[in-house]
Amino acid sequence: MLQDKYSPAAIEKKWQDKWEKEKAFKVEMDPARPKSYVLEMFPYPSGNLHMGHVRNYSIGDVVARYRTMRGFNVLHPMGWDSFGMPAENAAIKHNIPPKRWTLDNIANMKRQQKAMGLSYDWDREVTTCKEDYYKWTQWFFELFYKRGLAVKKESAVNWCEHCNTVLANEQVIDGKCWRCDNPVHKKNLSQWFFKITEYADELLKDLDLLTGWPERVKTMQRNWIGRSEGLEFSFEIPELGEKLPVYTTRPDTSFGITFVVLAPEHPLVEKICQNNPKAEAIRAFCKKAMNQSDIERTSSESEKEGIFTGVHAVNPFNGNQVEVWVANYVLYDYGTGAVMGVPTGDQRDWMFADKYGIKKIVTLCPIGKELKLEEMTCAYEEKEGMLVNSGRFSGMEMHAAMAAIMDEAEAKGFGKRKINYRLRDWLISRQRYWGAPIPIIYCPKCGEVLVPEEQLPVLLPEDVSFTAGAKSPLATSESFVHCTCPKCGGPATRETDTMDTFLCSSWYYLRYTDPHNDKKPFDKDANMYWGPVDQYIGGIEHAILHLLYSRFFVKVLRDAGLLDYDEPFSNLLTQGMVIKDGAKMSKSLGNVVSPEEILAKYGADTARLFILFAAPPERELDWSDQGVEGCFRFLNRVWRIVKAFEPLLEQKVMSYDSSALCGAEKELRHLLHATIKKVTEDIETRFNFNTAISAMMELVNGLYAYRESAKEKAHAGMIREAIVALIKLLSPFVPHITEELWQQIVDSESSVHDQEWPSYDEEALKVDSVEIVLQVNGKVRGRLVVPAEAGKEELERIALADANVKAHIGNAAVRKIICVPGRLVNIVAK
RNA sequence: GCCGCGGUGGCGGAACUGGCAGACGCAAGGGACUUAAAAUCCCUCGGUCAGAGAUGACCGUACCGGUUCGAUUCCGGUCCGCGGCACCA
Repeated sequence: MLQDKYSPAAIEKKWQDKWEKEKAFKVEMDPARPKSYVLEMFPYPSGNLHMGHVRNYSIGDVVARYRTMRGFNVLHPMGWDSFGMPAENAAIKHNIPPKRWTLDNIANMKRQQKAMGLSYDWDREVTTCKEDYYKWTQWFFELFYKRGLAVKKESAVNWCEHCNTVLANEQVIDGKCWRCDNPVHKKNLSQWFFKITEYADELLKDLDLLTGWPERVKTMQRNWIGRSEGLEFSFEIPELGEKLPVYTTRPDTSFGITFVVLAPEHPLVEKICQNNPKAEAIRAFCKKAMNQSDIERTSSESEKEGIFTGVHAVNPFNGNQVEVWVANYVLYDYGTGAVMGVPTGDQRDWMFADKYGIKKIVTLCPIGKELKLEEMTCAYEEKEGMLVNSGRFSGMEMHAAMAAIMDEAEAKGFGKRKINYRLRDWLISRQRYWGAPIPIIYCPKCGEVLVPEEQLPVLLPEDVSFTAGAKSPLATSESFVHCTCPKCGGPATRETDTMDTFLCSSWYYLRYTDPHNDKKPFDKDANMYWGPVDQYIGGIEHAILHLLYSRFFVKVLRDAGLLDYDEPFSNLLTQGMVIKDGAKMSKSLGNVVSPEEILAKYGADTARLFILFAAPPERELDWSDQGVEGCFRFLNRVWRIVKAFEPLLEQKVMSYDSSALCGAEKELRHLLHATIKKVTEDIETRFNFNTAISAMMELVNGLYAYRESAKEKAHAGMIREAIVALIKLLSPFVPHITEELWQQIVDSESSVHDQEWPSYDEEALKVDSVEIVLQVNGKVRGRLVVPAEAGKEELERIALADANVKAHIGNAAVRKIICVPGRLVNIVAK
């Protein structure tokens, strides 16, 4: 007997324990069956789930459970992105070892996830801070190193004073640290980089393969990679006997060059300063510019400042002498770190020339119009025009001229076509403790040496100080730092930096396919069966960071022969944020709703249902306490209608003659099959869970209406079909209540989650009569129920006979009748 | 500045291929049940106007215009909001 009242507290824990005990969601590779890999971005174990997690996992769980019911062998794993700063900060603040803090948090969050009733295969759990995982992270570092893709190099890097570490470019948002929001400074340091730029072109090109990714994310990656085509060519500086290369995307303006500018960091600046009367001033200028923060130096509002070096360079195209300047707006790490200045062709150069009284030459005019310098108030930046004052290129259309000028530079050997990218190499070393140590040893004799593979993992030491200041904590462990050189056996020291946590998360989805392998990071066959991820789900905040790094990783691993596909995530769903009262949930605004509380008050099914119902997954979700109540009410309604039909269901009428149904039954059957169709399509093709749920609500409303009309004469077979299908349709969304109803009412021997997804009967979708709309000149003038098979002539006749239609036609002549059977008749009268 | 996304009732949202704008839910109002309340069940619910009422007319999907028998949907332009990139030469 079904309880009178729906009580989530009485059923949810029971099923969760049973699923866990029976390992209900454990999967094995089975090449005979089609697979589907459904993945939600694994969380950082901060301590507690927030609503964003709840949304993420609810979406993933519906997809995973649905695909399982469709017969796929579904891989649906979970794990922990568990290295990172917060653990270390907790260690400093509360004197708790990072490991303990992290593992405690994982235990708590795992408990919360289990309370959500998620269908994870927990046997595949991965934890990036555990030795059996980071051993392979280090192994990948070595793979990259051996392939020349991991290098240590000196450069101006982003330094966060607050976090006491360097950051990758992707981790600097508006000149500030992504984690602590403090301003980032440039610092010259020798650091480890992954050469992601070697894959820039492929990372850009292959975005076109990702048809299952949102356009928005692809655009962001395209912008970030920032490809541009142009010419790199050199000026001679006779006074120094040096060449000065510059990069330009506008070689067509080369005859308008009146100056060249070096970045303050450019090595040529020091050469220029030797025996130069202005050396003092130039050095002072460079020092000042380099001390400016990124924000000051790159803001488009800030004043462009420069200093003339007194030295001249020769424009190779026309032999003109041009001034050599140093200015703060030139970036050293893009192109050649020096640019040509064309005041009439570039607004920045125009303003710079105005400010310092540098000469301007017009070399490009709009077609059919002559530009006069004295009439110009700004640079001519249009992408069309004709060349003037440009020697033998004068009179040429600009695009043709561009090609001709590049040809000449290449022919004469002073220039070369070049493609540049905005993307910079990925800085992966961190001066922090809680990360995977970089497996490198420095030997005074042999130099930089990789830790031999059989010695991995390089374990994190525990005798460290977290409060040593600028020194990386690993450097405070004597036992860690001192070692012997694997090559010569002499005394050596270890690298004391750890790896960026984004490196750990760049391959975790590969590890899930073979999580316990202690010989390899993963078995190729296992990975080729499960991979790539069929559906990835996560927040848009990873649009560039994690999603770009993972793509890079897979391409390198493919080139190394570890796998055979090009992209890690075939389909990507970026969920919207959970907000409340128009703002992101945050402690400072006091609008945080804790999942723990909601789960305790309403149960997991209600929480999941609300979060899936309130908005389509890609959009922002506005939290509403009343909305949650509404979903709870709906589940109660489901329970009560099943309870109401319990005596009928107990008759176990398993089949019936659908052709013998009368009006109300026929209608209900039609509603049922239309609902199956709609829910299936909404999940399958659009991820519109909100409308899928609406449809199921309508079905439940229909069941109530039917019960009202049929009273005790309700059709047992029909009702059984409807209730069984309803439970199945609801099961991916609300797994506990449906499991309870299934076992109590349908079959106590099986689980609803092992059932086949219901199919619909095309025959049941057909209707006898339809309501059509009568229009006159496109305006609705009436509605009429007509037989479904009514033909055009009949519809026209019916429409013309309608009183209100007649009134609106009046004396006008009927010009045309548009007839869409099953929908409308539109009478055009003038 | 460049690129992308969006703008629909009091609110969250629906309308799938150009064909009934506002499904479903929330809030609100009314009724039934009840000593009462909660819960539940039923009804109303974009605006204006006319009508006792059934009903009908007009307006309405940010704004202006176009294509079309017909536009929330397609095209052109404008405004606003959100997000990304931004001194990248």
